[in-house]
Amino acid sequence: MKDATDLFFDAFANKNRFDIIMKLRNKELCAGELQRELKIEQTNLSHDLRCLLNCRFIKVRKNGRKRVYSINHETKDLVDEVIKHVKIYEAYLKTCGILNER
Amino acid sequence: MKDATDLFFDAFANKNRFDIIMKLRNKELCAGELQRELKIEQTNLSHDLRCLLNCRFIKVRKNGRKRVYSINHETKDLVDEVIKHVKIYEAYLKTCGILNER
DNA sequence: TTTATATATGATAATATTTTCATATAATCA
DNA sequence: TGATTATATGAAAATATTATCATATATAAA
Repeated sequence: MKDATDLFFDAFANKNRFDIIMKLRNKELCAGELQRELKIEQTNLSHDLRCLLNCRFIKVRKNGRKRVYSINHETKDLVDEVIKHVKIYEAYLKTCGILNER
Repeated sequence: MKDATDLFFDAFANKNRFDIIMKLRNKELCAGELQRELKIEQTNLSHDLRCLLNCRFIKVRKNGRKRVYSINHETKDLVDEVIKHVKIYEAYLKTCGILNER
């Protein structure tokens, strides 16, 4: 059985979802802008945005027919912490056969 | 292309690997003990331990014919931080269809 | 020095996740 | 209202990850 922490890592272990979080770290963007900047296919983007919304990592507001997404600032703080920390292990992570050779 | 942060989340997004980290959080254990306590199949455990070692999240020392694993204390600190933080989102994570219904 | 215990390795099978595809909805504009 | 733009939904196909299996190695004890 997966607990909340497992699910947390699952949410961020997806490349598209993580890239969305990174894009939203410093500015809010609508779905179309995210699509253009990240080159994620439209329906995938929509699925991933819904996941991030469900988990409350991001939030959304309507603006005309656009939906503008922004990061939850507590999520941003934690991600910043992780990024800072991971830099220490960067070289090791990149040479781990099990994580890379696939 | 995956960067170090992507790989970091991949490493922890695996249930077995995360359970190993949790077990090692407060005590050191040899492979056999981890196997018995977590009921992970032997070869899987070995693969996952190697991954965690490659990434320097854990370390190992020999003791006779056993190998005793322990957590890197910086990894422990970060994981503790994440766990503390994730509690806030627990209810949301557990009800995210995309992360759960599969 | 043979045997038993503890752990590791690599290839394939099983399973889970992600992408694609067809289509739907919602808001605005002509 | 009908067309257009922006985004969402759900199922099946494609792909990636994890588990299993057969086997190897390393250390210690008999």
